[in-house]
Amino acid sequence: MKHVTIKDVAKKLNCSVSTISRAFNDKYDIRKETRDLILATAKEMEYSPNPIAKSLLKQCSNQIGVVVPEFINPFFPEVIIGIQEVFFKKGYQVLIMQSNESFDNEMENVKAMENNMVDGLILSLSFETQNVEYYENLIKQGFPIVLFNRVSNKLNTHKVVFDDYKWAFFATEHLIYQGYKNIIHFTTSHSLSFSQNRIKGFINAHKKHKLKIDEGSIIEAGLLISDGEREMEKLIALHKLPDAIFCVNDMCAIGAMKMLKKYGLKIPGDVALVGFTETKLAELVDPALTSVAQPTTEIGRTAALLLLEQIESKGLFVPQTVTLNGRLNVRESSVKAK
Amino acid sequence: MKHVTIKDVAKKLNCSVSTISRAFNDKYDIRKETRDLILATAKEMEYSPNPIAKSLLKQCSNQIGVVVPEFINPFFPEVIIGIQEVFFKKGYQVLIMQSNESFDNEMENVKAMENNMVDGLILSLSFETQNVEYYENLIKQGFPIVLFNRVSNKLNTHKVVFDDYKWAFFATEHLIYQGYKNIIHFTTSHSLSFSQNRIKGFINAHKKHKLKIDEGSIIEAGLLISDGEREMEKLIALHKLPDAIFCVNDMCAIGAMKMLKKYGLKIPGDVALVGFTETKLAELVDPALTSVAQPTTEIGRTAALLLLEQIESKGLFVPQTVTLNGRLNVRESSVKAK
DNA sequence: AACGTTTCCGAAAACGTTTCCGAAAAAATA
DNA sequence: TATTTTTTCGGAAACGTTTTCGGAAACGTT
Repeated sequence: MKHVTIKDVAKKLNCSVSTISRAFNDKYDIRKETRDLILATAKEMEYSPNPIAKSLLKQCSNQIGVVVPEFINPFFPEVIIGIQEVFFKKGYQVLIMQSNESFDNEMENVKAMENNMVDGLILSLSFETQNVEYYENLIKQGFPIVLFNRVSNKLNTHKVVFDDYKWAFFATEHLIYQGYKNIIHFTTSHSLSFSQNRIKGFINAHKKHKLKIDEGSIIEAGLLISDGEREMEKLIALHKLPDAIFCVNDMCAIGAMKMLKKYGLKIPGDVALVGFTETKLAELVDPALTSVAQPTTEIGRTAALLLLEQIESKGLFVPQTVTLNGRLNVRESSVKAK
Repeated sequence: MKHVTIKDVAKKLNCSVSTISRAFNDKYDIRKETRDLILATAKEMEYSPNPIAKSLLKQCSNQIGVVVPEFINPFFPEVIIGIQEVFFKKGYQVLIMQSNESFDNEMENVKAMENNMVDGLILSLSFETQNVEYYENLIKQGFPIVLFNRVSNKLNTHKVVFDDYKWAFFATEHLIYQGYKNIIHFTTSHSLSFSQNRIKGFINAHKKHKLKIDEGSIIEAGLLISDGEREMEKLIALHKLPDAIFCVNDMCAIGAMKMLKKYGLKIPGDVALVGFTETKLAELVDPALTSVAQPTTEIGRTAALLLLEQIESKGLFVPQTVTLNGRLNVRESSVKAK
């Protein structure tokens, strides 16, 4: 339990603590032999410098904080793997917390991180977060923050995002190319920026191909399986079946799928489906779901690299928004039978 | 960026730092009015005590560390939610790291946590971990550690486990009750304690019902979808189809399911399937998969409470192994048609 | 008025580092 | 040899807290 400290090593070697410190920090003003001797005996004594003391003195911790809204879905864990990969190599530790989609929790987490003197923060905003004043202040004070996925355009800092517009456009166009005419979109709360962008992509793909959309074509469903089920069931009850549905995410699409199956409707024969933000589920459900894959781990790596750059540049940096590419994985659920 | 410290508050109020400290730590030897005044102005100045300095002095950090093998599968994230729930309330912070199923990473992580003066550790051993000497020492020195899920019986400390034997027995018995006679088991590496226990359950259920097992009945597949696919395809090629398969986990079962479908075989008509360690996937695949659910979040909560107890008891505790209950969720994949 | 108690607060040490400053010893230069 | 420069190291301050110790003031008791 008792840790061996720098003083113990100094006493053992009959020298001052500053010399030990010099040996460990590879300073120029120490003789090679002294350094080697110190390092050897320190190793033998199982001494390692106490990072807490170092943090206190240096006013930074070699830790970076990550706050995500949840990690039940595989998306955020995969991003975190990318983040850790980068920081692990650089000798940073990664502190992870989840806000559980609550603004209050998010603030608590961020403040805890701050108190812990993390050197920077990687953040994905919760569902509830509207008020970003606190982050604005942090950024203004020069605190390094990188946002990803759930960002706010009020915040002027590095961001890693996905081109939701473009890929929603492609996904919709894919359905159009397959020959579907009557396509609808299950979206989620309009307050989320990504849902606005996906809607825009959906609409513009229609415009490009001179297909018209009526007001019933965009339905606010939600992100959960139950949301997809509910809205699908409504449509079935109303006998207003579309040819195809572009869903805001895989969960929603899978909900729709379950309901279609329940009523004996064929996919894609009666209704074709496309998801978004692909998860493992996409290729496991039957029929396999066409979906847009995001480069999750890559997102993490990119965010980490941007944060590192920001930390090392000591305030002098130009906020940058990196948009990563995705991929439309076409599977059975959307391919029209000949 | 510049943090306001206890000294700033003291200067502002023309009193000593010790008085400020007393106010914040609710000491008895301070006048109520002084305390209130201090707390008020501190709040106004946005002062909050620096936890790093506190850690250095107190030789503990109010942080606890969690090291898990992975968090791609939803299992560990769900456990972590339970852990965080408990510690958040107690004012602890939870540091999470993942070993990526590597022994070396695991050691690195644990040492980083230790250096960071975490007050305790919740640990699930990696696949590779055989040598637990380091942990033995830590425990011997009185360092609080709770193991869960992937435990080692060489380590004498609190553990939270699942009764793999019992639930493997029940799962197998369920298949027997359904009338399947020729049942096989897809298992994984025998080095993992849980796989041994599940095998034992599988065998004993057969013994109880006086069904015999031949040596080909237990097949070392693995934990991944690809493992299930591979072994299933082998069986199909050899025309050695069983009535039913009890799989070591859902992923493996889903792999088998995919292969069966590919060859046009009916589930459960031709081959029935049962999984284990239920994930969301179980009810989403078609047909829905019968599986044994573990109380993931409950596991986390329990581990957290045990660790808290151990931390607070300052060394005086009796290592305890808590076995949590599960639940067999019967779904289409195993129910024999009449 | 003299004494003992209690209440409240300040000074200083401690936690384990790093770094600045200065000094001694060694080496280089005159 | 005398002086300057370089090399190598020790002392001490600093980071922001908590806590022990002691002391001053206020109060109560004879």
